[in-house]
Amino acid sequence: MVKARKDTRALDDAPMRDFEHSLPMALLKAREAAMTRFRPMLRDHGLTEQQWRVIRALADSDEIDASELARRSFLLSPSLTRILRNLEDQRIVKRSSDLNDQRRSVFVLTGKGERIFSEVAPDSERLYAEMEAEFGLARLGKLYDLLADFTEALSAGDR
Amino acid sequence: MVKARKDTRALDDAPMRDFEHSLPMALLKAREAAMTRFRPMLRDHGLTEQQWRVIRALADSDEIDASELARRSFLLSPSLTRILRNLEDQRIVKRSSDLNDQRRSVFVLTGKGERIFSEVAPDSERLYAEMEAEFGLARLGKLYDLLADFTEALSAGDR
DNA sequence: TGAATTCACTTAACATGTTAAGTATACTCC
DNA sequence: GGAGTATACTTAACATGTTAAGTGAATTCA
Repeated sequence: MVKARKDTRALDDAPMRDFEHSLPMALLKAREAAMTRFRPMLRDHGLTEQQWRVIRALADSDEIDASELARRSFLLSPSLTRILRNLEDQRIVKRSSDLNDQRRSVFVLTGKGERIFSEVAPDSERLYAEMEAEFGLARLGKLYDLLADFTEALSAGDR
Repeated sequence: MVKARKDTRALDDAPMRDFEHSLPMALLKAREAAMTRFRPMLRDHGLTEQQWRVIRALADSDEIDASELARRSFLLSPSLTRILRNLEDQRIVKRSSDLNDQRRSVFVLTGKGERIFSEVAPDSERLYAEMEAEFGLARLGKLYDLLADFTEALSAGDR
């Protein structure tokens, strides 16, 4: 009853796209390997990965609207809406509305938000530095360049 | 009222970790660039990305248990539980229990599941081929190798 | 052999991802 | 200056991600 399935490829034939070895999967696994280190640290500070992305973006700019925040933190607006509501409830960010355009909301870190940022940033830097040390700065640079090229190449048509 | 924030870095100083340019972010963006092409195709077939990962894993093996399925599709078990319940409801997979170990459930694709696989696989291959063509097989190979090395390097301690 | 532990899931709770639709404000152009 | 359109979110609905706790079946080992 064991049907011979579609494994028509030779074993070392097309390793790139062989079953569970697709590029999206490889990207996912690499990201997960990195985040496995970051998530526990962030959780110790009571933050999710995405909340931290938002806080980091806010820390780098005074007064930023939701659209720009979404772009910089690479979050979709529906997710960002929920995250900002949550961060507002926790008094980590403050919302006000743009007086020149009532459609826009602009956000800043509160004192509490800035305090959190300054507590988490060093831990984050430390983990990045460890990653660099373990993988090697040179290879990391190559990886970083290739990823940027790849993203650029695939996004070319979308504009 | 514009406070000068912590933008103490020179503009071209440390491009690797400058704000929104962290490696996890770069990995996320690269993956998103790829998935932006795959998701609409999968949606046309009524599947999510994760459902397709499960179906693909099942298509490559007869009788696989949930743990192995989770490993191959790179899903956490709580997610997999829900996805399998959904695919069962749609009669795309069939569950039976392992008679040698009552804790285990084993899964196979139904006829409908195999039909779906054979419909989606060519579209999937086509999109992969397009990606290869646009980015270049050589660079893609390098990227793939670097990702595997990176994942391996960062996972080394977890065993 | 039976109490303690491990294993293979499953449930629960909350956060985010993804798509589509809704709402209010701003803009455009006749 | 008002209909039509575009913009900036927000809501809704469903699927998945993430962690912790729960459940029942195997395993271990005193």
